[in-house]
Amino acid sequence: MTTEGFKIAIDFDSEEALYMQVKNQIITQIAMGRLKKGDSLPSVRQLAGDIGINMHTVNKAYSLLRQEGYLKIDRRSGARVEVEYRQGSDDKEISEDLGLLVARARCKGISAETLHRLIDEQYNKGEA
Amino acid sequence: MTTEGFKIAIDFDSEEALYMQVKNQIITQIAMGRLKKGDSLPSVRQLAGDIGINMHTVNKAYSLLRQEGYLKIDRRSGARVEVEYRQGSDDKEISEDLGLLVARARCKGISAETLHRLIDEQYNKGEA
DNA sequence: CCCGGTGTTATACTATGATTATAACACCGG
DNA sequence: CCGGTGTTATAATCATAGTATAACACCGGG
Repeated sequence: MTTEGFKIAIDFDSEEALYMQVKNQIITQIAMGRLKKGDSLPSVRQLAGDIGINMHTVNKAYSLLRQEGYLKIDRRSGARVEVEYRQGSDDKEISEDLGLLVARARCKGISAETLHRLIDEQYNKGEA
Repeated sequence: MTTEGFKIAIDFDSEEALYMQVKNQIITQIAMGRLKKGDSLPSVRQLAGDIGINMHTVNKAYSLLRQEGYLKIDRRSGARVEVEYRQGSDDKEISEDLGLLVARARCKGISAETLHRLIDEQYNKGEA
């Protein structure tokens, strides 16, 4: 069990889907270096029990994370962090999402420099 | 009619909701300067007819855009671009979305400099 | 060799959101 | 008054999200 301090905080009042909250928080923890390559995640049943949601909801998050290259899932040993840098897998979608985000920022009068600063702050968080 | 070259391209195969596609494309056009403050948008019925979707779907997009400060809607004259720079309205949500986007980028090995470049390119597009 | 814990799959049910359809309403310029 | 605004109401359909229950294939360990 390399997952000691593993925590997922679910907001049941959020509009965001539960499986999306799980998925996004795992991605965030990988980016922060709090989850590293090879670390094993709790089983779908255990994590579901911990946070009080259904097994299938967690399984949906895990499956999507595997499909997008964040996890490697073995039928017996469970799920482990993989993070393979396969080019063009998510890059196009990231660019599209960034395009819309920049548009929203421009409409709200947020400068490019402000976005640069916000990004750099994120990159300095939890340097692995 | 200040809306001559107004175009909305809908992808019916996309997973993104139709009203979201309409909403996001209008935001993008405002950011690009192709829609400026005071420009009037087509009526909900006309735009719906043009792109072949229901009136209520367009109305949902317009209502959300008004609610978020992008449009000013008058019952008789229709919808006009507003873009009021009210602080903190969407800023918090933009920061949150940017946080997740940066996390995804880090996991995929995209550097902060690359994101800076992508942002600057967006800001240089359609300089109003 | 079976037990228990993996992920996986199937089915079904409920709830919510998205889309369409039809209709009616209040407002007001021409 | 007519026609064009946005707005509201109601309902029907469809897809997705979440839960519940169950069963399956796999395999390490007692």
